[in-house]
Amino acid sequence: MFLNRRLMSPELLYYKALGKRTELNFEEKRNLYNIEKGFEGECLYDQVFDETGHDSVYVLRDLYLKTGKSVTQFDSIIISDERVAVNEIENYSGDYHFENNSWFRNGRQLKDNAHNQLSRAKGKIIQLRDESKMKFYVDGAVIFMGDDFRLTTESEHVWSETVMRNQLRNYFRKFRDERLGGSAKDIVHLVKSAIAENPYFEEAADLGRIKRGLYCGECESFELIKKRFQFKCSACGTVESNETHLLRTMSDHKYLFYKQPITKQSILRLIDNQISEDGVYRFLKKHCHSEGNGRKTTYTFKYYDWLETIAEIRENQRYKDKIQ
DNA sequence: ATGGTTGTCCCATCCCAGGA
DNA sequence: TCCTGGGATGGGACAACCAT
Repeated sequence: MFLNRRLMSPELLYYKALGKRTELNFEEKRNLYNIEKGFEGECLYDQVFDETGHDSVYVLRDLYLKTGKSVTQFDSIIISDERVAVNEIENYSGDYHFENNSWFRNGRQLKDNAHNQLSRAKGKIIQLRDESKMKFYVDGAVIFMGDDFRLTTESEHVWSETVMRNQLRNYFRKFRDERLGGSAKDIVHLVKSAIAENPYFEEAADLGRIKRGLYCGECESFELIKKRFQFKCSACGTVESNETHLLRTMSDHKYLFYKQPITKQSILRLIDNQISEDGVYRFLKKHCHSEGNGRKTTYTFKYYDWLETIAEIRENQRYKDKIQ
């Protein structure tokens, strides 16, 4: 059973939002590509797990866990009564080789590798277990999702903790005999009690660099024709309500300026005053939690991102979106 | 045609920052 | 410390106009 959703990371949402408002530089494009590819690998992993079935285990995905003073990322944790399996999911392509304790990609030695991350992650779970005096076995595997990925090594140890794309179904099927009882629930509680926020994300966009204003949700054009309650895209004809535009703006703002609070003024700046102050104020009240009073009022977006919300809201919006 | 939501305008009040 | 200006808040009234 999947116990939580897999969401796009703040980094991915940041680069996506940034890319709509400015031309990404080389490094940003590379980051976006890598993060997006990693996310696709994780989604494919979920899909295969769904197809194979996961009724006999609890699965927690995409977590940061705090043990002692360090925070570690986990792609997937599979929990049953007597066992916790940590999965490190990679979507590499190309030729990887392991020899003499070193990893090589296309002949070049790598500074870091997934199997090290896996043993760190396993170590953290073992630490949690020992501190809580619970009893369960911890193992794990690096899952390589790429079709175009080849691994060569003579290390039995590496192979024992490696699952290739074409072995994944078999790997998942081995969990079918696991049991879910009280102790599995206890382990889930233990893991959940260690959940921490993503500590690595510190990016903030440069307001001078990004294009301000509203853009079409379909074709991303900034050429919009203002109607009374909606905007019509002059490029593709899509109509979106002010509310939809503002939801997208709040979501963009959240990730573009992750550590900075939302204010009415900062939203007005980001949308270049294309929607009235009153309107912005109303929708901020509706879709954000507000904190503070007077000039100090700040808002935090109620939802993870706007896509999460818009699916529900679109049905009941007074002024409907019409996607071309 | 109708109902309901939003834009716009107005007004009173609250809050904060900066100056006297 | 107090005063004052300006932004933020929030309520009301009315018009506009989209969706049904």
